[in-house]
Amino acid sequence: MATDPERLLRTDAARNVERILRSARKVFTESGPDAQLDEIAQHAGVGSRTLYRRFPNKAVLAKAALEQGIAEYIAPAIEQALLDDDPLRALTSVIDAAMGLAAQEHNTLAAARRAGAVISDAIGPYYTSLTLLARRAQQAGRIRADLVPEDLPRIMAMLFSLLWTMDPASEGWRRYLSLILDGMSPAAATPLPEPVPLRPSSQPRNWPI
Amino acid sequence: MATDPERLLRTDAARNVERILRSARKVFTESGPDAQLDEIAQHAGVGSRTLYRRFPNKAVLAKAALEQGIAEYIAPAIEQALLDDDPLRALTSVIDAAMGLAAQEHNTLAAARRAGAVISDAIGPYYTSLTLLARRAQQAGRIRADLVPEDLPRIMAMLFSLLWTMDPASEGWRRYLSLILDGMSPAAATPLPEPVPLRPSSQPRNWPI
DNA sequence: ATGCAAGTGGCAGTCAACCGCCTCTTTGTT
DNA sequence: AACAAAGAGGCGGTTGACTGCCACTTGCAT
Repeated sequence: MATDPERLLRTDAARNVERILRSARKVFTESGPDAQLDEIAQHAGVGSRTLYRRFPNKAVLAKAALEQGIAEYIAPAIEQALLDDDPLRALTSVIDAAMGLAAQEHNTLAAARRAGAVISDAIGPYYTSLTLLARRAQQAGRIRADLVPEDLPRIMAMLFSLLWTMDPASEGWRRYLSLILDGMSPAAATPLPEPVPLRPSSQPRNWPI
Repeated sequence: MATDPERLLRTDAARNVERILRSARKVFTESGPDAQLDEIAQHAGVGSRTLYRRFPNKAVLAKAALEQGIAEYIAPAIEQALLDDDPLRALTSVIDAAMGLAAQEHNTLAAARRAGAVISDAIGPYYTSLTLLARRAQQAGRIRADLVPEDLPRIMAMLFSLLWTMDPASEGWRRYLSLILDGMSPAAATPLPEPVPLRPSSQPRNWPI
C-alpha cells in the first residue's frame, strides 16, 4: 500500500496496516483533522515508527484511510447500481453514497486535503464501473452525450469542496448536485468546451517536482 | 488585518503588511505552496517575528495574500461588469476574472487550502456587488429564479476545486463553468432543494472549537 | 523445529511553524 | 525638539511531522 515494490506484506504487517487505517479514521473523526499521527499509532497499538514505515506522510495516510472507507461504502453501492434498471438513478445513487461517506468522514477528508492530497483520484479503482454507469445513462438519453469519463472525478471534486461551505451533515450539497444534474441533462443546450487531461498522479507532490 | 481591535496601523507597519502580502504572493508562486514563512519575511525585508505578529498563521497569511490579489483583479472587473448591459455576460465576466486570478495564483491558493483556510469567503467584500449582478441577471430572465446569493460563493468554491484536477493554466475549468451555467439556466427544470446556511466564519478553525 | 528475511519500535535528531521576552527604533503628537 | 506609544526583530524555546540507526521479535519456508 506504500512500499515501492508492490510486494505482499507479511500477515502481521497487513493486519497492522488495516488497524492503522481504521484507527486513522476513528481518531480523525473524533479529534479532528489536526490529530497527531502518534495518537493514531497509539490507538492502533503500534509504534509510531511502524506507522511512518507504511505511510510516508499524513497525506498518504489520510488518503489511504479514505480509500478504506470507499472500499466499504462505495463498492457495494456500485454493485447495487449496476443492477438498477434506471440508469440515471443508478448513477446518482453512487454519487449519493460517495457524498454520504464524504460527509461522515469529513474530518479524514479534511486531513487529506490539508496535507495536500487530491481526493478526486481516490475513486481510482471504481473509475471503470463509474464510467460504465455513466455510459449507460448516456445511451438511455438521460444525460447529455458530450460528457466524458474524466468529467466524473471532477464533478465529485466539486461536490466534495462544497462540504467546507456548510455543515457537512446538512445534505445541503444536494442543492448543487441538483444544479449540476440539470447541467448534465440532455436538454442543456450549450455545447461544452473541450475536456483537458486529468492531472496524472496528483499525490504528495512536493516542490518543484 | 489581523489585530483584534480593528485599529489603524502606523504607516510603517501598514507598509510592512503590504510588503509581506506582496512577498507572500511572489514567493508562493515561485517556490510553491510549501514555501517557508521565513523566506517570505526575508523577501519582504522584515524579521520573521514581525510577520507572525501581523499574521498569526500560514492560513491567515495566505488568505490575506489572496485577498490582496482579489482587490487588484476582481474589484475592477466588478466595476466594469456593473456597466455591462448584458447581465449574464456581466456575471460571467466576474467569474472569469476570479478564475483567472485563481489560476495565476494557484500556489497561493494551494498554500491557503493546505493551511486549512476556506477560500470561498475571501469574496467577502464583493458579496454585495456580486449579489446585485446575479439579481440583475435573474430579473432579465437569464438565470433561474430559485438561485439565492449564498449559491455564488459555493459555485466559486466548486470551480476553484477544479484547479487541482488539471493544469491550472489550461482553462479546462471553462468546461465545467459551462456545465454549471447550463444548470443555472431558466430552462433547467428540476426544482432545487432548499439552500442551507453558509458556514459562519470558516477561518483557521482549530479543534474542537 | 529452526533459520532467516521481514517486520517492529525505542531513541535521538532534524526541520519548520509559531510564541514569549526584552531591548532598541520609529512615528505622530504636543 | 521631546516624549509616549507603537512597532521591530533578535534569541531561545516548544511542538509536531518525519528520519536513520539498530537491537529485538515473529512469520513462514524448509
